[in-house]
Amino acid sequence: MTGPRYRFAPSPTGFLHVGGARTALWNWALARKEGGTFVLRIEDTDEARNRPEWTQGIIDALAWLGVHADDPHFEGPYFQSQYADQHVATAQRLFAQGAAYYCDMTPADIEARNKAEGTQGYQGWSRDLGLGPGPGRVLRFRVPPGTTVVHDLVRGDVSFDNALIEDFVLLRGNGSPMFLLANVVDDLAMGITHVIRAEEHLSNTPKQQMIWEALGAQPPVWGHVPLLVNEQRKKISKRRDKVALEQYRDEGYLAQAMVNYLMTLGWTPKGDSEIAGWASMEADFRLEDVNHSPAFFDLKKLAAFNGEYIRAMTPAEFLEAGRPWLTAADAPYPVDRFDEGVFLAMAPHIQPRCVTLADAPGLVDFLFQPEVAVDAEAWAKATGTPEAVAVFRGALAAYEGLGDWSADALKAGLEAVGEANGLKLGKAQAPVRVAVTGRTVGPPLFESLECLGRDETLRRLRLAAALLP
RNA sequence: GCCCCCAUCGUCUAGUGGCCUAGGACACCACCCUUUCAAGGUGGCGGCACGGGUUCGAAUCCCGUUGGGGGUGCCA
Repeated sequence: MTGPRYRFAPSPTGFLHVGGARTALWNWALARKEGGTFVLRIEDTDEARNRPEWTQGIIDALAWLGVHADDPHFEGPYFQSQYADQHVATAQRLFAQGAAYYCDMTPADIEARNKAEGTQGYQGWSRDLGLGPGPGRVLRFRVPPGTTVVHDLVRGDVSFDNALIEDFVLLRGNGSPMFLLANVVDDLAMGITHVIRAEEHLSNTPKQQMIWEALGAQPPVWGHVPLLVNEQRKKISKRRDKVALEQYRDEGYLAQAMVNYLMTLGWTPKGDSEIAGWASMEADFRLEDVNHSPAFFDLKKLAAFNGEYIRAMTPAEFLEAGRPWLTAADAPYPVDRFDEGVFLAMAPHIQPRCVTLADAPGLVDFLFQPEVAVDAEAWAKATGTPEAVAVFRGALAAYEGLGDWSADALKAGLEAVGEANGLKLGKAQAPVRVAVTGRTVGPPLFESLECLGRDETLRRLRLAAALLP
C-alpha cells in the first residue's frame, strides 16, 4: 500500500453520528479514488464510553453505507487505547528534548492566579521552573514563538499567532495522555497522510501541527469540512437532534439514499442531477469543491431522496429491502399470511406512495388481514351517501359474474355501476374501497382488488352490504 | 473576552470578473393528469447580508461592518 492514507477516528459513543458518517464517506471516496487507504481508528480512551458492542455498531453502520471492512482499501479498526504506551513514551520524548515541561498547578491554582493578576487562561507560569515528573503534575507543551500556518485543502492557508495559544496539556496529572497528543501519535504511527475531519477541529489544528513538528515529522495534509447544523444553525448534536445513522436505517431509509444525500451536503455531484450513484460520486468528489459554510441536515430533502430511490427499485429489490418491515412481528397483519407473490404484484403501485420502507406494510395490510380493519370515520364518510347501498349491490352483481378478474374489468364493472347511479368513478369507488381496504385512501383500487382475489373481495363486499339498511 | 471559520432563494447548492434581467433541487402555491392518495407534467413564489473600494464591467477581487458558527478543558 503506497497511496495516501486517510483516516476516520470516531469515539464509540454508541452510534454513528450522521456528520461523522458524511466525513467517513468523503474520506472513503478519496481513499478509493486515489488508490489509497481508509484507516478506521476507534478513539476509545474515554473509559466511561467504551463498550465492544458500540464499536461493532459503528462498524456495522459504516458497512451499511458501503464502507466495508472487506474492501482492500479499508484498514482497521485500530483502538486508540492500545497505543497508550506510545502516547506516554512520545510525551516523555518531548519532555526530554525540552519541547514540554511539567507543571504543578491545578485548575484551581490557575483560576486563583488569573483572578489575582487579572489574566485569563494558563500563562506559562511553570515554563522555566525545571520541574520533573511527579504525582499530580501535568506535562505541558512549550508553544514556540512565531506563527503556525495550517495548509488546509478546503480552506486554504489559515494562520495562527502562537502567542495566542497557551501551553496545552499533553499528559494529565494521573499520567494519562490527552486527546491532542494521542491523536497525533496515532496518526504518525499509522502513517496517516491526510486528516480530513469536521471544522470543529480547525482551532486545535495548530496545536497538533506543532506536535508533529516538535517530533520532527511532516504534518499531514489537513482538510476541515463544514459542520452539519440543525434549524437553529448549531452543530447537530445527540442531545437535541436525531443524529444516529442507525435510527434512520431502522426507520426505513435506504443506504443508497442516505449516502447520496450525505454526500451532497456541502458538495454537488457533477451533471444536472443531485441523484447520483456511488461510482460517479466517488470518481467526481474533490475536497477542493467542498463548500465552506455549514449545511443544514434537512429531513424533508432526505425523505425526497429516499422516495426517489424507492421508486427506482424493481419490485424484487423493493421486496428484499422492505422484508424486515413487511415481516416484522408488529406488522399490521399476521406475518404468516404475508404473500410475496401478492406483494410483488402490488409493489409498483405502492412504491410511489412510500417515503420510507416502513410505510410499506401499512399500504398492503388489507391484502393480508383475515378480517379487514375498517376505520369507523372512513366507513361513515364513504357509506353515508344515499347511493352507497346501490353501489354495493351493483358491484356485487357485476363482480360475481365477472369472467376476467382483472383491474381493467373490475374498473369497467364499477364504472357501469356508477353510471347507473349517476356517480363518477371517483365517487363510486369510495364505498368499495372502504369495504375492502378499510380506508378512504390507498393504492389504486382495482389493482388492489385484483391482488386481493375474487373470493375475498366478494366476501368483504357482502359483509359491508349487510351492514347497511 | 480572545482566536479561527463562514456569508447566493426558507433549505441544499450552481456560479471562480463580462455567457447572470443569477441556474437547478427540496419545500411551498397553482394548474394539468387522474380511480382516492401518491407519483408525474407545467407554471409560480423566492436570493447574491450591508457599506466602501479595485475595474470599462463584480454574486465573483480587496477592506470594513453586521450576522452566524466553531474553538478556547487535567473532554474527544
